Amino acid sequence: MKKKEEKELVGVKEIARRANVAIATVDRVINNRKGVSEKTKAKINAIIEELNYKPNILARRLASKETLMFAVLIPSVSKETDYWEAPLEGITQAQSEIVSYGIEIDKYFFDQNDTQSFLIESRKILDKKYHGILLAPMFAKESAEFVSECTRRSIPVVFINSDLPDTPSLCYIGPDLYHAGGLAAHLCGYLIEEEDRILIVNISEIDNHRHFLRKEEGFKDYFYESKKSNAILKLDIKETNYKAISKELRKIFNSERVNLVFVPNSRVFYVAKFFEEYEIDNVRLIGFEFLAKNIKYLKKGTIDFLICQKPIEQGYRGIMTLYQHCVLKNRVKKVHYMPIDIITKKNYKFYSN
Amino acid sequence: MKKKEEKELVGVKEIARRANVAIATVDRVINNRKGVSEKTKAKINAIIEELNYKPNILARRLASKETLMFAVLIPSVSKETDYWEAPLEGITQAQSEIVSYGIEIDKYFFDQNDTQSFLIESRKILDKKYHGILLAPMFAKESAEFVSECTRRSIPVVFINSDLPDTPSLCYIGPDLYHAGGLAAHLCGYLIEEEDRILIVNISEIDNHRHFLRKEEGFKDYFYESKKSNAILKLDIKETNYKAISKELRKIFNSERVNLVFVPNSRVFYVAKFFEEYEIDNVRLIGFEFLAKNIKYLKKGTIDFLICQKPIEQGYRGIMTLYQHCVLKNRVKKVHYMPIDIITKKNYKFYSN
DNA sequence: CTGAAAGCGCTTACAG
DNA sequence: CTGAAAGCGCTTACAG
Repeated sequence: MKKKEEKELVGVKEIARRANVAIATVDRVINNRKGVSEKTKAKINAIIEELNYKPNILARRLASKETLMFAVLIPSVSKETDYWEAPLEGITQAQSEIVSYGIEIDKYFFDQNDTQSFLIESRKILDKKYHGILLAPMFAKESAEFVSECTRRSIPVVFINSDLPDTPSLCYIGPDLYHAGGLAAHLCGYLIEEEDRILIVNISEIDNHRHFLRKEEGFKDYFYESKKSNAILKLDIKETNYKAISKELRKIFNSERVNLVFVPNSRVFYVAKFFEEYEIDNVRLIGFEFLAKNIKYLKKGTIDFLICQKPIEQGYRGIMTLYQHCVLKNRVKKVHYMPIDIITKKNYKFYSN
Repeated sequence: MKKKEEKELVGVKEIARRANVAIATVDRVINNRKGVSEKTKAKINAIIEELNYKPNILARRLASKETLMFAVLIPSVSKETDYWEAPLEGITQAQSEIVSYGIEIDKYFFDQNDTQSFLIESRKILDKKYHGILLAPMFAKESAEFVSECTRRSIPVVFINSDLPDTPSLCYIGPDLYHAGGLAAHLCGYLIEEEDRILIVNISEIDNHRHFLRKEEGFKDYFYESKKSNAILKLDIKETNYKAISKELRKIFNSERVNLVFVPNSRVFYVAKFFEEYEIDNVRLIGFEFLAKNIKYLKKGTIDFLICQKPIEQGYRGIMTLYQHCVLKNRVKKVHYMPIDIITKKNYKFYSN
């Protein structure tokens, strides 16, 4: 049970004593506040350097009267997919951990199928003064505009789930879509034979979503690079109700021989449902995301593999990165790719998003 | 930029005011220190309840002069396997995060093949006064004795990597070995055919290590439960140098047809090396742990799957759990199983231990 | 440009 | 059994 007194005490007090100035002046230098002559500033900085002084975050947050405000702007959870529940959970978790450090978080939600809703919410955010923003930049153009306005106001923005590489964000936290597709392709190697045929089923109301296209690219490139000759068909379904999906699937399954279906997003459960209804049990199935609807079919063996990229952690880390940057003033990594996890019927119980 | 003043202030001060006592008395009640009459205690507790008061951890650690001391007792990193580097990394990471909260960590290491070294180190720990201990209870009997002595002294002990279910620890953080074995078996289903034969290779100087036996059990039970009829052979190699291992493998590969090898620990790279040397490329290989030596063969395709259970996180969480318990006084989960991750040549780059 | 003093929400001697 | 006061390492007005 050591006592603190034994330690060498290096705080603002000691710095002030050595520099022969008041504590307030030291504080001004440490926090880059103006109103200090170059001369005293240099003197103090030298001492800070020499002492290898690190501010005590506890004391700082305790003494500071300022509450830091973060805004979160992500898609709302829809009936159709509850994917965004997971990042939200991570965000809420992070929130509870840092609330006592004087940080508050406001959450804003937009409709994934409605650009307008994004614009409305993003304007609300700009109307308030936030110290940091966590954003899912689904709509590329609108997000870029929003971010450049934030940048003008020096508000750091963290991207999760998908990236806009050319937009000046603080960082990106999320999947490497290309390699996720590549992994799916690699797993196919274990599921099918040389002559077998693959069907990519893209179920999405939004046309040619970057998200899915990039995965598809990684998927196809893997086959190309590993010189596999399996036929790869593609089916685009622009609706997200089971009836319509089932109809389209029926059509293609009646006319084509298919041995494996790859669904590059979370709607793989629709295909599983179709397989079950039509008693198709000799076709392998790979998809994305750890959702209850998907796990149900994974358990039964209808879905072979789910690929998942820690959606909860994306939300959690997103907030924590803002905290690192704004509060602790730490440098943060520009890109943080999530692991690409493989979920099967035998390990899903232990999976932590 | 809200100000704190806007918030309702509920601290020791307000409680003291309402209870009409001094702050010190409130402090005594909050921290269960003695020297308070039942009457005032009840009164203060009622107010705490009513206000739903949560102590401010920042202020507590800042004001407290006491440094909390944790001890870590894990195997040393040997040339033969660098597995324990990973948990150690997690421990060091956690350490750096909580050092400014007035917590110090001392690390002790024992030799996995030497019970005596464990006894020596554990005695050193008992000679000092620690507030919490992180332990890898490899040696069941000796660990149990050590833990019961700790329990007598009310020192909480957290287990990582392997559990002693009947020993009174604060909690266990690590793999569910049985299900890890089951997952390996499940993956086999994708790698081999009905007639194919499986060889379990156990490489370990220690006899019948609980660790490996439990995985083997999960592995075999899966085959039994899923009514697969593949032959399962077993080879025990009690040495950990390549020459001896290679000799044993050669012997069995000369006399038996084997289509898949399962190594229930991290020494799978020895088998991979053997395959490479003897140009065996039609035998599938599954093993454990994300080690450089293993990844090398995963990349080349010699190893098909590695199963990994977040060793870094085990160390990190172990320390953080002690922190949660000792500093934040939070309840901790009795058992925290790690996810069972599947690593392939296509996702290892993104894996985070 | 600089300083003295109060205060953040706790804990810790010390006094009674 | 209880209280008044100092202090943890910072920040924040306010005064000069």
